[in-house]
Amino acid sequence: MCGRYTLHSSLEEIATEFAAKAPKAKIEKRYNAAPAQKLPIIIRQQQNYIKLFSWGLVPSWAKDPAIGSKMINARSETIAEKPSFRSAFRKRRCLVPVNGFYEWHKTSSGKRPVYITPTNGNLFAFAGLWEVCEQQQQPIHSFTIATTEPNNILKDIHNRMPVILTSNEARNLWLQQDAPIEDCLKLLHPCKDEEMQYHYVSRKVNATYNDSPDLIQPVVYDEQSEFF
DNA sequence: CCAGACGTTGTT
DNA sequence: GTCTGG
DNA sequence: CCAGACGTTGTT
DNA sequence: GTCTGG
Repeated sequence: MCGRYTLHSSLEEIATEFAAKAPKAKIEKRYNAAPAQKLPIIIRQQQNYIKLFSWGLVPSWAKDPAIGSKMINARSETIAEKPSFRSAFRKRRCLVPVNGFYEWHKTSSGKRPVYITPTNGNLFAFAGLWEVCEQQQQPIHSFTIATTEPNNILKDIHNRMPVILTSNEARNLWLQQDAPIEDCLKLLHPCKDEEMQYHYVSRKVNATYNDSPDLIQPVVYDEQSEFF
């Protein structure tokens, strides 16, 4: 699964990486981006744009926006059929730029947060979907992140991971509105082992009010440390 | 026909 | 909006 | 994902 | 336990 990530690259760096037009609004460096927050994503409408949408997809028919808190991830195995996702999967795919993401490794001495980053130091692009819900006073623009089975790097840590599109070909196809659905489905697989690395980090990341660079610093866990 | 759901992960 | 269940 | 709330009436 | 909020 994927429920937290970082994005500390500047808007300019993101715009360059994805050949996208940046919004006027500024963005802060994020070391603990969480669901329900407005975060930058890449969508294509004539050209690529960076937009600030809420994490947690609110379907167009939703009467209660709280449903978005249950829609932070979309299983790639069923993404084309589920009522909440299928229309977005057909017409509203997006990329979610991240510098790294967190997973929680369940051990006998509690859950330990792990931070996963690209081996090449560039940005990861998660495969996502976006939606707009007009049922409310104000339209709600939101997104979700596709998940898949873990690769060999992560399989001992967690049983799901986000779909990461590493090649420009894959990213372009995913953003292309009229791309054949079968081709899009083929992109929904774990990325290669050699494309990611990880280390353990402090449990400070658990609380969303912590959001600082020290959250991604490596931490060594052993049995001793569990008593403090 | 109308009413009600529409999700994921992980744990049992 | 669209599908399933009753 | 984790943290924190989970309720009503009436009064300030 | 389960839902909401971040």
